Amino acid sequence: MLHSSTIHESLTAVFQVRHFDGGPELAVLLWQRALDPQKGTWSLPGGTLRDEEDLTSSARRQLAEKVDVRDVAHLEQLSVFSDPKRVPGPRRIASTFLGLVPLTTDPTLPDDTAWHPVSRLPEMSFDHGIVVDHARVRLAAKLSYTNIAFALAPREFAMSTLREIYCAALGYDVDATNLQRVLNRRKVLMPTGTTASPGRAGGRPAALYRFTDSAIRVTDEFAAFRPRT
Amino acid sequence: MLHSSTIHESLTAVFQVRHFDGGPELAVLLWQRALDPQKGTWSLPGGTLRDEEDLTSSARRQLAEKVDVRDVAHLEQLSVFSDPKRVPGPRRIASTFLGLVPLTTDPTLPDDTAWHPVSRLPEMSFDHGIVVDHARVRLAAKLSYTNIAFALAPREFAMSTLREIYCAALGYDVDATNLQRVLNRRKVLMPTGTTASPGRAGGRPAALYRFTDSAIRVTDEFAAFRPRT
DNA sequence: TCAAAAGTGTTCGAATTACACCCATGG
DNA sequence: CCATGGGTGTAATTCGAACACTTTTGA
Repeated sequence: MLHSSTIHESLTAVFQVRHFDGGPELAVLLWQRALDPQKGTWSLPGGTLRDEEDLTSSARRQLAEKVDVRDVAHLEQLSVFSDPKRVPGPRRIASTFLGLVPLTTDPTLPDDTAWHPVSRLPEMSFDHGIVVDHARVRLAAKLSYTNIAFALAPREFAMSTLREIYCAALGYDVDATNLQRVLNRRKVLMPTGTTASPGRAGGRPAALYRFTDSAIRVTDEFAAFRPRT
Repeated sequence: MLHSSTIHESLTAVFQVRHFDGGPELAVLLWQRALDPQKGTWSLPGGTLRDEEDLTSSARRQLAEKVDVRDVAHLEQLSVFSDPKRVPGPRRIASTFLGLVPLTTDPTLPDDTAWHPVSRLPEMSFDHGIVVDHARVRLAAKLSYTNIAFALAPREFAMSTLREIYCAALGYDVDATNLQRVLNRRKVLMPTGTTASPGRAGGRPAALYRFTDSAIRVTDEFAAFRPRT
């Protein structure tokens, strides 16, 4: 059967923990549509798949070309949106992605592009709001049983910084003591031996840590029904 | 940019717990290619996406039309395979799925189609072996923190039967006592009040149970870093 | 010496495993 | 009454939450 033109696009929810009024928050990168359809609404970065590239390469390329974001420490597939009527005009099948950018990088963005805290999203284009929700749920889940936080953290960091990252990404408070204990038992952190100098208010200097891996790894596979040891 | 013809297809790893020599095992539905390329290798059921349907409908339709499997109790997306060279000829982007069929159904299959235990897969076509691996990992993970077993179990069943299903799907032994306790605490099972008659060797009649939900539900969300209550 | 921030230790409760023991039925 | 399978009770262990206490710095 011959098909009418179907476009395959990637859409990426790029997350970064950023400082807003009221402390650090999880933010997502969006650009505002200058033209109809849905002029003025905010969209996820992405674009059309080329003949010679796969979807992951395509998503990376879109981020580098269009919004100049090159420092994506982790990128993974979410689900495919394939409803024939999800956007007006010719059919567009969207493969969606979750992308993570470390705390310290601050790319220069085009004029129409900005970081938005996920707790206060603007009016979103088409089904892009659903994609952001999926990405948040996926990130929160993986923070609990993988080392995925490596992609949100700087290369070296104090435990208090890592705690801020977890709190912002999860949307609720996490105890620094237990965070350290859990990550230590799972061997996802390494002490660097160095310390940070305390702030102007004084206080004990914080030891600096680093993630042992720079790729995602499952650290707590089974909640129940483990294989017998 | 105009694209050369790109076909979008669905591929589904359909799993069922079936009886083989040596007891129940997790099995996957495969068909054998009668023509080149890769004549003789075994493939997952699937096919081309139509203009008016989304991918999930397409996957369901392929299973009903081509292998006459209608009783798919659960179907969910796995990842997309989009390498331009994943198959010879025109580009085919494959959206892959995990499908589950209850223990009791036994569909009549075409001649080229058969159930294979996942522990002893035949030579697989293209990247279809990878899809089966993804599906196994996903199923094992979700057995631990969701009620997904409802889609592998008959409507009513004894705990010993459910235990066999878990053991087969996970690939290792599970304690029946703890299985019952965990599923009870999570309120995924309901007693039916009826009992099964014992086998020829005697023994106490088994109470029959039923899953409370007939759709997937997360029953144990966070392993670590729960929100404060 | 005090406040602030970092790090350590301890207790409590919940979840999971492992295993012993009791119950119901057929022969 | 005994073998066979179904079901219940319980100790041991592990894990995470909560919180008090100690350590190290700047003012």
